Amino acid sequence: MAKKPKATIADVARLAGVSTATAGRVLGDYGYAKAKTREQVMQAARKLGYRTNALARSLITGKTRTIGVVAGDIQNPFYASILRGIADVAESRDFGLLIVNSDENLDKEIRAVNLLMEKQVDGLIVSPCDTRYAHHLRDLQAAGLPLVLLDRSVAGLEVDRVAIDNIAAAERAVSALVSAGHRRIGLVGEMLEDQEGGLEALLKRGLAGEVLSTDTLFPSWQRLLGYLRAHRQSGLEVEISLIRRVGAYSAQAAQAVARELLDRSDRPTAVFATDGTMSEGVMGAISAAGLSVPGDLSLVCFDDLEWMSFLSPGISTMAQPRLAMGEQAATMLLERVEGTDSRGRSVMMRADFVERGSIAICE
Amino acid sequence: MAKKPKATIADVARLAGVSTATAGRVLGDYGYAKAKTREQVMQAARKLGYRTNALARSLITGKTRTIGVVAGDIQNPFYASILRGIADVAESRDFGLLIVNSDENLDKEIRAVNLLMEKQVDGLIVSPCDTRYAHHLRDLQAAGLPLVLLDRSVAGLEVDRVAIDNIAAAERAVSALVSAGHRRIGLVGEMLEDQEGGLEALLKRGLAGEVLSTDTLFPSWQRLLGYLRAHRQSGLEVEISLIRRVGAYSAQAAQAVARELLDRSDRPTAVFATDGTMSEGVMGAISAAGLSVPGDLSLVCFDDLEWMSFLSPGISTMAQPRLAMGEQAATMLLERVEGTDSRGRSVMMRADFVERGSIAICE
DNA sequence: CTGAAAGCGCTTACAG
DNA sequence: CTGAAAGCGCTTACAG
Repeated sequence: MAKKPKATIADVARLAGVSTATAGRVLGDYGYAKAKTREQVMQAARKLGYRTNALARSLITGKTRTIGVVAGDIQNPFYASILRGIADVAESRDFGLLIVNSDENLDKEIRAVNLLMEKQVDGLIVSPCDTRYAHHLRDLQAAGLPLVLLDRSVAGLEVDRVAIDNIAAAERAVSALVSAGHRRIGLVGEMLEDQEGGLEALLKRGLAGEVLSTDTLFPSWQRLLGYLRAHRQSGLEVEISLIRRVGAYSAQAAQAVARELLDRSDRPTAVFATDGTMSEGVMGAISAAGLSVPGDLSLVCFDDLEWMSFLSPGISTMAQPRLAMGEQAATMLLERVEGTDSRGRSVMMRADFVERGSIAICE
Repeated sequence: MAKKPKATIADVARLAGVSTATAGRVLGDYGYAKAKTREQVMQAARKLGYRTNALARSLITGKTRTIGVVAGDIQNPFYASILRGIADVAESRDFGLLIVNSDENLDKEIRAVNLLMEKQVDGLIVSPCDTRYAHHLRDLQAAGLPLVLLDRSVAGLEVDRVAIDNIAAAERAVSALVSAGHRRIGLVGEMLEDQEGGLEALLKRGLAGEVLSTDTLFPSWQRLLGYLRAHRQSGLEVEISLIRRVGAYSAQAAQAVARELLDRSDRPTAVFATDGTMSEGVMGAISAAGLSVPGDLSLVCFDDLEWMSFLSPGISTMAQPRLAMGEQAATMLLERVEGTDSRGRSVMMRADFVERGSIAICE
């Protein structure tokens, strides 16, 4: 691996017998150049194996054509698909993609944003793990760096955002269960951070029909609200002990929690899982308990994962348009990068309920 | 979004009353500085909200502390986990990660490598989609850029590589079926590119026990070889019509192919799926056909996906250490980046067969 | 321990 | 259409 010194514009210029300015113009394809000059330069470049050094160019232009993404966990199908959508748009516009995991940890998120800023990305897409703390994100704004928030929002931060209407989506999903006659519906939710004073407080206020500032609630909390709304809508009473909070983004933890629900002598007739990871946990618990869906238990999930469609019967679920969410976020970001200046836009994507066979009629 | 001009080292130096050289030394933490000077500089930096411009630094040092990865499809759990492993190592060493999808398409792969080179990554990890064409990868070598190959190798390219022993792993997986008494075992495999003159030619030579240059075979072809070996090992005859080639990285395509296998009046008693995507397709076909595992059909998969463990019974599979493969690749790459100079190393990771409940005893 | 100067590889006015 | 010069924001010898 002999480190052959790379050819620079100066080398090409020398060989072509022109100035570096001229060589730069043809190699970078900006400014004019006589056809013949162009040919000479190109030939020299080819001979030397010249390759643009994007670093040097970026230092001058102030643009890197690279965007940064901080996602919770790129291994999670939710993020993986979103990232794919982002990557597709980035690639089509010839942008690079710098990706960092936050593991839903504020410290890591802050470090990630710093790293990306130092590397001078042209803009960031972040799925913030804290709806309150926003110093690092405000720094971005102050630096004039475009930012789009994904899936979640941050209190008092008016920037571009793409998400789905979690409350409505969850209400729709749970309603499917209610319509089928279910009265006792368990919920297994992530609900990591203590929001609005914790589960009890939120429940009390939610049950009272109070209008909550739901925008900065985490998705799983919003989905809980949707669950409550579905109950209220049909005059169904909420049985608080059926609402189970996992407190971690972990299928295993979810499985343990779901297991408790399933082991009860007064087991609910149906369960609603608030996201893909929770769904895996619940499904695991159902399997382990030897229960059958929907014979012994009806199930509705959130987010459409591969296995939900090839199980038989298939699992009914609220499908988020993950790929499209990523594409949308990237498109909005690149618009900003290109200079659009307007107030923060909030794009709500449509989530569709996919009916399969996991809901039994309950008398 | 007023684009506040960023503070530079010169600004900090001016405010601190020192030279830019000195300011640079304390901000970049290289070279000496009196405690007091250091304090002055730090204070000025804080006041100005100074942030290193990694671009400028990299231009001088020739190092970007960024590595590039070109993966087939970041949305595929196989790559997603590997990427997570890479990301973990990168993050722990304070490196950035530039990710591009190739979709197993040579053109896209070449473009991806070019993009990454222009952005001056310190090294690359690539999962090459062609085992023959290697110009773009040789360019890397010529430029002295560290490269590690993932999952696949390229003919005549002696560089670092991490993979598993696909032949042995597949042989082990299929043997589990043979040991249980299965004589007619279907295979559903990706086998995209025509290798070694196509399926028939390879089969003929493989069945004849000929030693093939298997190193540059694609994983699914190697796994086919393992399947053949398991048969030969136990004197079992291979029924060629049971070997089904999908020719695409698509669960849907795999499902169609598997369906044909399952619809036969002389249906095999077991099926071996050669990777995660094929496994999803086969599972889909099984579900759709209303067959039960292992009652109607035994199943062994390759790569351990979430659903394989929470189905009941669970699916027995050959588990690749995806996360560890990514960590290993990144670790090797960073060693090279740090300057280790040795011949290409090939690290074979261990894959473990996970027995669950998808194999029935077959009389 | 600190500073003046040069330079990394480009692009950008400014002349001509 | 082309070139000489300056400069992006840093780091690196080299003196002192």
